Order: sequence, then structure tokens, then C-alpha cells
Amino acid sequence: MEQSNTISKREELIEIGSALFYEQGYQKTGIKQIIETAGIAKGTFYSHFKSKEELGIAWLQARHKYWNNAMEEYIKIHASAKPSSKILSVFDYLENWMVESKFRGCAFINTLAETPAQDSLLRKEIESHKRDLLAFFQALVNEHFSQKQKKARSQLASCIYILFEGALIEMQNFCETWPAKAAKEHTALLLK
Amino acid sequence: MEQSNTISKREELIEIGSALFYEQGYQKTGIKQIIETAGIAKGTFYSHFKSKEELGIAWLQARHKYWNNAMEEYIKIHASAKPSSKILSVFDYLENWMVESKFRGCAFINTLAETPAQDSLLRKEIESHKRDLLAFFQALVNEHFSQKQKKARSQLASCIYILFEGALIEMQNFCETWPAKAAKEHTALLLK
Amino acid sequence: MEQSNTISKREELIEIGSALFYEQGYQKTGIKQIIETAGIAKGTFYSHFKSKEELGIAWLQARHKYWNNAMEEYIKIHASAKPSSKILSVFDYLENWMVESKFRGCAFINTLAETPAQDSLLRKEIESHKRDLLAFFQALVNEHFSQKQKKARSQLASCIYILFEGALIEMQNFCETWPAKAAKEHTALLLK
Amino acid sequence: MEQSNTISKREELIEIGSALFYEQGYQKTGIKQIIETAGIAKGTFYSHFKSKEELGIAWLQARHKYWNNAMEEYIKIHASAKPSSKILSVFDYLENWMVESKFRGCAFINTLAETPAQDSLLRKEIESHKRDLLAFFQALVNEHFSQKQKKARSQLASCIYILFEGALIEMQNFCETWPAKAAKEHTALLLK
DNA sequence: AATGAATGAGCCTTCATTCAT
DNA sequence: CATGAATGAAGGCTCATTCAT
Repeated sequence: MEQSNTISKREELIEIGSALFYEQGYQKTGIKQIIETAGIAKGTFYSHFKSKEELGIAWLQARHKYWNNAMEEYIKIHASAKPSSKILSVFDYLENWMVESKFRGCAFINTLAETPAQDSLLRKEIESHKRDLLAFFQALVNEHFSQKQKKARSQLASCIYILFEGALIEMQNFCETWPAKAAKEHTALLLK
Repeated sequence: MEQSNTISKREELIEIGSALFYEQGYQKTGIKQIIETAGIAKGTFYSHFKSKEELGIAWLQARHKYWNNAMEEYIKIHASAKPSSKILSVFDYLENWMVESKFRGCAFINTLAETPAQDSLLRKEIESHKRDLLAFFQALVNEHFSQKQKKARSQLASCIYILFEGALIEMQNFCETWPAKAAKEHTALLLK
Repeated sequence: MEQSNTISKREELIEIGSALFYEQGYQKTGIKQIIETAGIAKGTFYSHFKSKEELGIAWLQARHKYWNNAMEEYIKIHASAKPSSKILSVFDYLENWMVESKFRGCAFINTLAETPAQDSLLRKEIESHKRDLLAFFQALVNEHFSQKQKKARSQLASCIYILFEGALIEMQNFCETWPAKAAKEHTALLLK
Repeated sequence: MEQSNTISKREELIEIGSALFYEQGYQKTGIKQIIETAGIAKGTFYSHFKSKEELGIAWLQARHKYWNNAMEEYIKIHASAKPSSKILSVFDYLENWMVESKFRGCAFINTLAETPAQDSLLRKEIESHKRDLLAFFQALVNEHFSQKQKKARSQLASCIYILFEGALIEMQNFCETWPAKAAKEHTALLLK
């Protein structure tokens, strides 16, 4: 009964960690700040997570779900049923994201930049998230150009994906929206 | 006399810091490791740089020069005099960079990810470096499509720039070369 | 019915603790490692033992029984009925112990070294165990030299005991068997 | 000038650490307590020692010197020039040590008990200290029984050494002086 | 019995920087 | 110009124990 409207401490810690990791970066955010924000003791934190990295992974996994949901929700509202409309809508979503929130770029790419070790568990989450996004574009492109050859469609999806990623990082760099606009405009041409 | 073939201590520190910052990230690299690698004392470091950030800035400035030189050198050798050839050559340079060195992505983008504060001096260097790269593409696009309208040329340059940035980050993410190839292939179409 | 072939949880914990305490030392072994090895929760541990020290005491008590049994068993097999043979056999037992097992010295002496407080309950177990060993030698010496004076016999037993203890600690230190051999050889002379 | 009557901070830390390590044990003594006793900051400690283990080693090395000096000093005062007198005097030194100070047994054996890892640097110091002591007895035995065979002398020295070590540990265990007395008495017989 | 979240002091170590020498 | 001791906060993490469920 209680349980349904209360979030568990673990989930609360993921939420707190998520906000801090995203805003300040993974490295710069210490366990101390997390537990002080949560108002709990060190040991309590470590009864929920065996390490900082475990919270980091939980963060990225939660963010994966959250981000994808938000994107799909945006598309549902703003795009038509046509796959091309959906693809273009993703670039609007990107622009909207920057404008509407405390935008600090892509959590996954930021964490990638902080994580040199290729075999890090964080890197696994990052790569997996990005593979999903690429697959998302691929599926829509396949639908849009159903009669084209597989290779051509694959190249197109890659290109759109790269444009999306490039736009995302440049918005973070310049704190401006033109990269999203430029990437969208060009993607529109590609879909003709 | 001595001075001409000896690198100054300051420059040596920049070189050491550069290697460590790039490989491990700016945050993860401590002053201690830098001075131990250089074989000097704490105080000596701080007589050359007033803070870690100052070394960070010197690093990015040095890297800006180094990276641009390496790129221009690559173009000089591998591209023809035609601007379109030069542009495409930049994507080969990108691929070659990953294959030939301990590739850890773009030092500037990595540092951007670690540096939330927009007013940070590091951010200024990052933005400046990227503006230069964009301007570089713009100049070549202008030359290539000299009869087109300014706006169209500007959009094209932005698009190529975004493709380049996206390819760069995805190579780092997937540790594969296809993003550079895909971005180059598409850029080739844009230049027709 | 069940009970006869199942070990109780308490005994299982003593066994697990014993192995870890002996191998790693009392201080270095944490409750966490013990419960994880046992596959139980923190609270469960504390429903069986009111403190770490209580488990420590149970360990030493169990070890006392185990070690004495093993020694007596060894003597039964390797020594004749003569008390002198039994005494000398104890030194063989010592050497065999080191060779045949993951030898880490005497659990009691190791714990003594970790336990400065004289009034500690652990210290009581340690002293008691060692008094038993001394009494064991005393009884055999008494039997062997039944016509000698009490004081002389007491001195001899002490001396053999000290040789045994010294050999034990030096085997641990040097990871070699010569101390047992030397102590045995000398004890043989004493018994002539 | 100042320097000659001031002890360096490093030496002061070794002194403080030595007292605490000996009284409480190596594991139980934390860096926190050491720096609080010294009245310095954590970082200061780590500018003098790169780790706790380094202080531990410095402690054992200092104790080696200190203990040997004290023993030799004792012998110089209490023993005659005869090697047998010197050997017996060592057992008096042992008894005196326990009576005159806050006796906690042998720092080396205590640390051995706390240090399972055979390749630990602490273990090296411990073994080296004990080898020295054995060699010390050996030299005196050689002098005393110059006409005996090498093997016999070696066995005798080992035996005296083992008696000494055994007495030492049992004094710590029982908090009584009889082990030193018994070991001495027996050693006296051996030297006849 | 059994669970595991909660505690708070502690673990060893590193951080960037300052400053007297 | 160089040294390295000094700082104090913070780094991630473990400790033995308690207690509501």
C-alpha cells in the first residue's frame, strides 16, 4: 500500500545521483555530496550500491529509459505517422530539449569523455544506448525507403545518426540551437 | 645558445601535461603525477603555472596548433589543390588519426564534457578551436561553390562540420572507423 | 533426526570464521566477509553471536579441541606407549602440520599478538590453551622421570614447552622446518 | 645549528608511530591517530611517507637498531667478556625488558602474526631482524665452543635462539617472568 | 530465526594550492 | 628558479553493531 506511492531509497539515490552526475559530471560528483543531498550516512549508501560505479551504471540505465521515453512521447505528439516525419521530429526534440531544460549535452557522451578505459562497465552502457539510437533511426529509414537496397538504407541511417550526434555535441559546445536546425534541414533533403 | 635546442621547463611541462590530460582526462590527471613525470617539485610547477587550469589552457592551445598543423600537413600530402579534395581529405585524416595513434577522441570535446561551467577559461579555448575548424570548412566550401549564395554555402559548411564532429565522437564511442567513412562518403555527395 | 547429520548454523559460522580468522587474522577478517561466505544476512549473524568477539572466542575454543585432537591422534599413530616417544612425536606433529596444510603459525599466538588488552576474553582462551599444552608436557615428563624431584620435572617441562613454542613461531617466520627438527633433537637429549 | 638538537618531522613521526604500533598493534593503529598525536594534517604525513606500510617499515628498522643497541648496552654493563656470560646476559636483558617497560612482547613477532602475506615488505624486515639475532647467538657460541664442530655449534645456536624466542612469546602470553628464567637456566647447562 | 537498511566513525590515500626556505 | 613540508577538505570505501520489519 505504502509501497506504491513511495519511491524506494535506492531509486531516490539514483534520482539524486542522476541530477548531480548530469549537471557536474561523473568524476566531479562525490559520494559525499550525494549522501548529503539524500540526508543519509555513508554506510547506507553502500548498503544500496556496492560502489560509485554501480550508481553510475544505474544512472545511465535510468537515463536511457527516460530519454527514450521522452523522445518517443515527443514524436507521438509532434510527428505524423510517416517515418520521415518521425525522423525529423527527433531533431526538434533535440532543440526543444536544449531550450526547455538545464541542458548539459548528452549524459552518455559526457561520460564517454570522462572514461578512457574501454572495458569500463560505464562504456558498455554508453555504447548500448547509442546502438539503440542508431537502430531507431535505421528502423525508420527502412520503413521510409522500403524499396531501396539494404546497404543504401544502412548508409543513410548512419549519416542521420552522425548528424544527430554532431548536432548534439555542438549545441553543448556553442550553447546555440543552429546545429539542430542545420542537421534537421539536411536530413530533410536526405529523405526526399 | 643553449636555449635554441633545449625546450624550456614550461614547454616540457606542457608536453607532459598534454599527454596525460589527453590519455586520462583533465580531472583524473593530478598535479602530482605531472611533477613526478617531470621530475620536479610542487613549488617548481607553481612557479611556471599559477594553477592546474593554466596548464590546461596551455595544453589546449598547444593542441590546437599541433592538431591543425597535422591536419594541414596531411592535406598537403594527400589532397590535390581542389578545395573539395581537401575537404574529403580531412575525413581521411580523421580515420588515419584513430588508426595510427592512441586515439582517445577529441581533446576539446572530452574537456567540454568535463567542464560544465560555461564561463570557464577552458570552455573559451574549446569553443575557439571548434570555431576555427568550422571556419576552415567554410573557407573551403566558399572556394568550391564560389557562385552559390552565402546562406547555402554557410549551411553546407555547417553540415560538413557537424558530420565531422559526429563522426569523431562516434569513432571514440564504437572504436571503429565506419563513422569517418560514412561521413566522408556523404560529404562527397554534398560537394557534387 | 535432521539435526544429527546437519550442522547447525552456529557451527557453520564457527567453521567459516575459523578458516578466515586463521588465514587472514582476526582483525583483518570482517563480519561482512563471514556472512557473505555463509550466505546469510547481518542480522542473522548477530542472532547467533552477540559480537565479533564472541565468534572469536568460539573459534579459539573450537580450535583448541581440534588442535588437541589432531595432536593426540598423531601421537596415537606415530608414538609408542612410552612418554618420551610421545613427547618427541609432538615435534613431528608440528613439522607435519606445517608441511601438510596452509600453515599460518599458531592461531593462539597470532591472536595474542593482535590483542594487547590483557583482560580481553580472547586472551583468556589463549592463555588457557597454552596452559593446557604446558600441562600436557608436564604430565608426560612426570611419567617419564617419575623418580625425579618435582621441581626438576617442572623445569624440564617448561623447557620443552618453550622449545616447542619457539620452534612454532620460527617456522612461521622462516617458513622452514629446521626449528621443529632442532627443537626435537634437543628435547631428545633432555629426555635421556 | 638548530638541526643538531631538533629531530626532523619524519623522525618524530617514526617515534610516534613506533609507540602506537607497538602498544596497539600495526593494524589497529590508524593514520588518523598518528597525525592527531603529532598534531599535523593528513597531507603532511603523506609528504613524509608514501604509505602506512612505509612508516611500518621505518618503525621496524628503527626498532631493530634500538633493540640491538639496548641489548648490547645491557651486555656491556652486566656481562663479563666471556661469550657464555654474554649469552646468558641476553636472557636477563629479556627479563629486565619485561619488568622495566610497558612490555607487549616482540614487535617483530607481533607484526608477523598480523601479516599473513609472505611477500610483504614488513615480513622482510621481520625475518631480517630475526636472522640477525640468530647470527648474534651463533657468533657467541662459535667463540665459546671454538673447538667443537661447526654442525654442533650451529645446532646449539639454533637451540638457544629457539629458547629465547619461546621465552619471549610466553612472557607476553602469561605476563610472567618464569619463561626467561627457565630458558636462561637451561641455556646455562648447554654452555657447560 | 531471519532480513537488510541504517548508523557514524573510521579506513588509507589524494586533491590543488601555499609558503618559508 | 627551485625545494618540499604543510594544509584541510575530499576521494571512495569498510567497520562492528543496531533495529524495525
